[in-house]
Amino acid sequence: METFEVLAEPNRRRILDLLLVERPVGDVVDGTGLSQPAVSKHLRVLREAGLVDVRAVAQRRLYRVRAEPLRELDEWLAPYRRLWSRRLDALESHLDAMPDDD
Amino acid sequence: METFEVLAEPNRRRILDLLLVERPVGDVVDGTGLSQPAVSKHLRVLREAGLVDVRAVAQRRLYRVRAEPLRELDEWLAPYRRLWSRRLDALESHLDAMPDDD
DNA sequence: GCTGTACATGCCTTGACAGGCATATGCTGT
DNA sequence: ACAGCATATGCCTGTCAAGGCATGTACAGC
Repeated sequence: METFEVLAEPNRRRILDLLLVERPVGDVVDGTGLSQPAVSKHLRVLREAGLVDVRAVAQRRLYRVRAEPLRELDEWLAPYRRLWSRRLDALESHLDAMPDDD
Repeated sequence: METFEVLAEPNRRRILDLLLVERPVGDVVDGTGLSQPAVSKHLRVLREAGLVDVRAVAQRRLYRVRAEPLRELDEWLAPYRRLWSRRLDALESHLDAMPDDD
């Protein structure tokens, strides 16, 4: 399943959002209100698409977002960006969108 | 149908790409190899999602990409961008991705 | 070794979408 | 008014994905 297809599912986007910080499956279940099996299935899809990473700690599995495919999405957007911005405008808006820390 | 869902279809992405320059339906048919009805249906979906604009010229309909939803997609990406870039790296890669003309 | 907890997988049903084909609509020139 | 081109729509079918429920697997502590 390719990136766009995977991201088409709203619950998966919600999960991705939660996984900006590393979390065990249970937290995702609580955070989404989905059943545990449903979450596990979404996580499988996300993992197979390279959108998340897993790490086993005891009987828990800790998931976390992976940058790679999203970066590709960002690159896919490139040709279209000029539709709403000229060179310098783009620069500014991206700076605005950046967090201030670190 | 929401933006992500619309973009999940490869042929629709192909069509979007073609419509970076304004074109009549026939050109899209040629450019994709899809049947004319199939193209018309995709264009309908794209239009209803605000991803393209139509303009009637005689018996032709000229389609063209609209920025808005793609811009939202770009904003959706914001929280994830910090995964692969720090402030200045982001600046560079975006400059690289920019076309040189204009 | 057993029980409980955390997660994954299998099976099934339902719903939605993509495309094919036929047909409708709208405009053009004669 | 008519013929023809450009595009849209309707109907039908095959395919596939999402979630529910039941069950499997793995690790932990006693």
